[in-house]
Amino acid sequence: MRRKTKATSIDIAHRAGVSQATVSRVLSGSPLVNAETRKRVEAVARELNYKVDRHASSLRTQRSATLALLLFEDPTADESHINPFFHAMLGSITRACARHGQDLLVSFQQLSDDWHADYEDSMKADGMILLGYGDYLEYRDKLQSLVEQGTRFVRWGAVMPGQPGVSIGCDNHAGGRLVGEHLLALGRRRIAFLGDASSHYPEFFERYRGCDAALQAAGLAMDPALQVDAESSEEAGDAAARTLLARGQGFDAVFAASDLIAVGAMRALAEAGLQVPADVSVVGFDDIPMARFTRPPLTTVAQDTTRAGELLVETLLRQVRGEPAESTLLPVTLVVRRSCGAGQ
Amino acid sequence: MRRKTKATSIDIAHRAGVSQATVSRVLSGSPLVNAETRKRVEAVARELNYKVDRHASSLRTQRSATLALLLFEDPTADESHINPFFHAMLGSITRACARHGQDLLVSFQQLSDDWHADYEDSMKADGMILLGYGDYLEYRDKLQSLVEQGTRFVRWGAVMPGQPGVSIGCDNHAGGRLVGEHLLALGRRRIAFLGDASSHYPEFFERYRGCDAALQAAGLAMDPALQVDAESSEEAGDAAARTLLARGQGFDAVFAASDLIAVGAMRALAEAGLQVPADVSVVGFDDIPMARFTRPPLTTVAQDTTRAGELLVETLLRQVRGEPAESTLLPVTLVVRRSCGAGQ
DNA sequence: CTGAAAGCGCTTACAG
DNA sequence: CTGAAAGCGCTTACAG
Repeated sequence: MRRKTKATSIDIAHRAGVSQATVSRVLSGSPLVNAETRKRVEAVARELNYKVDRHASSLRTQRSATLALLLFEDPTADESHINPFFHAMLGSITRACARHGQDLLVSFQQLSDDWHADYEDSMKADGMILLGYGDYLEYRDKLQSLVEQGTRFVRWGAVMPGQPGVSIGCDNHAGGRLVGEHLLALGRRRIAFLGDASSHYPEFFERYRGCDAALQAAGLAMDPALQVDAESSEEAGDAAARTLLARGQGFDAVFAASDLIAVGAMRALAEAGLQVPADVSVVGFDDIPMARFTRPPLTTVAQDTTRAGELLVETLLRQVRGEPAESTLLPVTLVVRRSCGAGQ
Repeated sequence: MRRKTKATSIDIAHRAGVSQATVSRVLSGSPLVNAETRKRVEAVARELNYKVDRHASSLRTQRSATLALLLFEDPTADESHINPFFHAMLGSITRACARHGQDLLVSFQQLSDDWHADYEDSMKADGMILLGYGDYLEYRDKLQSLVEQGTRFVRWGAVMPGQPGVSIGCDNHAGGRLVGEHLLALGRRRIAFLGDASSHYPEFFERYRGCDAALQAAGLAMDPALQVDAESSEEAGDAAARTLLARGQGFDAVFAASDLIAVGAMRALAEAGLQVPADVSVVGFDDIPMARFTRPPLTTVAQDTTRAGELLVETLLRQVRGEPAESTLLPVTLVVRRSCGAGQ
């Protein structure tokens, strides 16, 4: 990145009085170098601000020490509006990459785009991390063809048997159960669910089923009349809550499939003259930063994004090294704030 | 990224019955190729799913077709909490890079880290985009040394004469002025400012001064007793509003230096029993997605992030090509919602 | 318009 | 422990 001519390993070799091969050994941390020699070379390298040329190195080793992050979104979604939860993931993935000496190429894609076409054969990255919302049944085939092509990837999402490739996800079912149990303990019985609840969106669906499992354990069940589809956005949450209200079915709690949906729903509820939590408990999912600043503060389910990022990177690197890698489910925790009627 | 052996330009050459050089010419879009030959080569390349090896290409051309985005943060800031505004920028930068055929390497850094050490000489990127909040007087020296080393970079931030390097930023002064004029028109006179207002944080300072300019034009002025320092976060906004209230100085409007600060301040004001906008007008800056979903919805100043991302990338690429590049100021617009007392 | 050839800056068997 | 040499897959003057 400088205009001045860059130092090469040959320059270092001359100055240090060794061969270029030795310089390379020193800088790649090879043990086959005399300690004294190493010191001398390192000193010269530092002095000339020498850095190994990544392209030359990668060309030779056929490894790029780079991972690609593909953030994909539903084509119908607003372009500029990415779930804050994914931003937390982006941060933790970036840091995990840094810890593992990997660079991170970031790209936004539409679900409809041809993911594999680009990174696959140009050696830009050794593997890719897939992160996004969208119709699972739609991109499932894409995952399948990635597997068939031998592409290394990890995906953040629902972890289910028989999926193509390796997935890391949080325990959505357990999260839903925690929410259901908590609302039951607060005396709520008619729990509405705002978010898609079908195999097209398995993460939301698992949250729904977890909540349902809690109700069933108490001899109750989720009422399909209280479920309204919504993608993860404030707008969708607002619209879904209006739809719910318009149905005229009684409910005493809203379980929003994501915090964004919860924020939108809370606005719609307030405009309808309903008090949260006095009239309706509201619970979200994700624990985005804003959840502490809604009024009232939002009870929600927190996912460990730091661990998630680390695990995504580790699992992908395992594949890159040819080691076996498996899907993992991460635990979640219920964060109780005031919107449910209990707590602080 | 595939396990199967990758096709090279030589494979394509054999199959297409031309030399490897011709294949290279076709794939780099050279005009020196017969149309028929081009067609044949392209067909074979498509069939074998051939992609130019980026490392080989970059090694040869000494260009990486990759830009680096450094998101830096104040070391004191919460690691996981990045300003939503920067996420919008990240999205637009990513898309602009895609349009210009550039890959984007993303990295998070602390203000204290040694930025230049990493990307500078390893040829990972042709230039870098700097995006972050932090004490300007602290990182100014770093910018200066980047310039001296001939590193190509653009920075998002305040645009002022005599700055090291090239900056793209929005017209913070004009934004502040719009806010001041609007609040005056609504009959507000005592405008508090929540956010740092010193040359350490020139973007906030310009917003402050713009508002002050509007007041001065009306024979008034900002009252330093109504200014409270705050970095860009909800927590800081909450704390700053409490400090302001504790001072016991009367005020009828709050101009928050960012939407995040505004969100925190609105919570503190509500807890103090103040009505927005009846008792106090609140205006933010950035127009983050959440601004439409605060209660009441937040009046704020919108920056054109799409144009900003495009301009950052374009300006950086101009430098990479050795063309002159200059700092640019982008216009802003006032988005009137209900928190100021006017509008919708 | 096309081909043969040099060379980008490394890594890594191979030989000592 | 060290060096000489081959070669990773391209691009681009050079010659025709």
